Amino acid sequence: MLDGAEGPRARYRRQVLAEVRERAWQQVELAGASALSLKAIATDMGMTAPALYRYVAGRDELLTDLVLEAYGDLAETVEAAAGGSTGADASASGRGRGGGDGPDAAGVLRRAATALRDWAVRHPQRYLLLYGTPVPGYRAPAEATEFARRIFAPVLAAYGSSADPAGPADAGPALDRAVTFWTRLHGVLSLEVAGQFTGMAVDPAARYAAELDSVLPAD
Amino acid sequence: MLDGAEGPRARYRRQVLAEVRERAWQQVELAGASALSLKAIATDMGMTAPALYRYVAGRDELLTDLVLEAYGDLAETVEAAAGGSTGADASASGRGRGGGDGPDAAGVLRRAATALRDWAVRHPQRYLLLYGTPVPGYRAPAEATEFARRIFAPVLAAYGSSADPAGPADAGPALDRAVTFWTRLHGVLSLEVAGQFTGMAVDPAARYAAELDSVLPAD
DNA sequence: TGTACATCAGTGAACGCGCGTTCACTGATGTAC
DNA sequence: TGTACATCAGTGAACGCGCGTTCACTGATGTAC
Repeated sequence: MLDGAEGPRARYRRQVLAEVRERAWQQVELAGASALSLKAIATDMGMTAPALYRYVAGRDELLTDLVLEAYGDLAETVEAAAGGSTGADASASGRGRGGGDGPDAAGVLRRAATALRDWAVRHPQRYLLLYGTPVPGYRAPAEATEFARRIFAPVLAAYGSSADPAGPADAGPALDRAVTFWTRLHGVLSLEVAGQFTGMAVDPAARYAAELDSVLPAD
Repeated sequence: MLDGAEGPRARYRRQVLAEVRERAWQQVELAGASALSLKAIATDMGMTAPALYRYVAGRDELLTDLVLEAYGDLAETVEAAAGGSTGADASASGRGRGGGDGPDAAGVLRRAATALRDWAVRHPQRYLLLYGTPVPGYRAPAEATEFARRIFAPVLAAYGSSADPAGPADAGPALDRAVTFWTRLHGVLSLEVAGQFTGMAVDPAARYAAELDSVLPAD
């Protein structure tokens, strides 16, 4: 077989692996990370459990894959929203791509925040997988930190800092403002996603919008 | 045996039940609610698992007890902080007990917030049990809602409303401000407790204090 | 004060469940000559 | 074009784990006469 071409076996492998991941996501979306079960996935697919080991090294490795996939997906979503266009045309207000400090900082932050909430509401358990109660006994891989940084970067940049959030404590007020952006939005979003507003006369979307406004730089 | 007196058997029952709850809390504190195991508790106590059914109706009932106990504990803590004294003497700034709207509203909120964080940091998993990712497959009992309301009440009152948070949507800006109090503090606290600030140059206590300030009424 | 009885904490065996993971093996599929 | 071979997806049995929960039973403890 030649180099670039993909044989039928490889294509089949890809398809089955994709279905494994898809079913894994279904389980996580339905009942959280702790519900992830190789046996259940295999049964769903009409296979026996050992067969999955052709595609996956083990349960923890699969969970790690999901976590990294979720991080990557959210990172792309936020980056696209922050750097890209919100409507039909790019660079809606002067500076489009790059998202540095400047006249469009508020726009960048607004688009990032909107994208974040849309993503979280669409996949609540996926959001909780990244930012909710840690799964007991499971340690996220080191790469996760990189992704988390990547998601955070556009926000930090919009507040006028290119500093590394892991840097010294005097990283400046930009870090503080970026963290506040994060904690305020997460405060509303996590309680909404966890269903804590149920039975209260609270409109989560409105609360989220208000918190976003509170954290945008003055024009 | 006379009415009011407690026989030796009853005293023994009380002690064993207390130890069961204590070990149950140890498990939850160590690895979260999903780690709660009757068999493990029994083993820890040098008993067999079936013996526990003398004291507990089942695993879910025990978890419910823990949830209600946590709610009750937090409610008392917040109420005491809001209505009581912070230091040696009560009524530090004019109006003490009662915590209604007025000159001491900021003090009430400050004390409530401080008590909340102290409680959460001291028992992280207990906090996550109430406000973190819901335990899949477990439904909190109806009484939990009552407790949640009770915890929220002093904050709502401090913002000048005695309205029921479950009331109509036009419950007024007091509810909005009280919810903002809650979401902003929870945003910092939940990320701190979940370890999300690890590796970042962020001081959770300082962030919490800043968010608290942002939400206090102007003097 | 002593004896008969009732109460009830705790045991041990068992049931059925689901899990992750290993291993030797079967049999279909693709590949090379 | 046809045959021999290698690859490899998937099976079935098994291991060991932990869980919640039931049930008949033992034996110590407290109670009533």
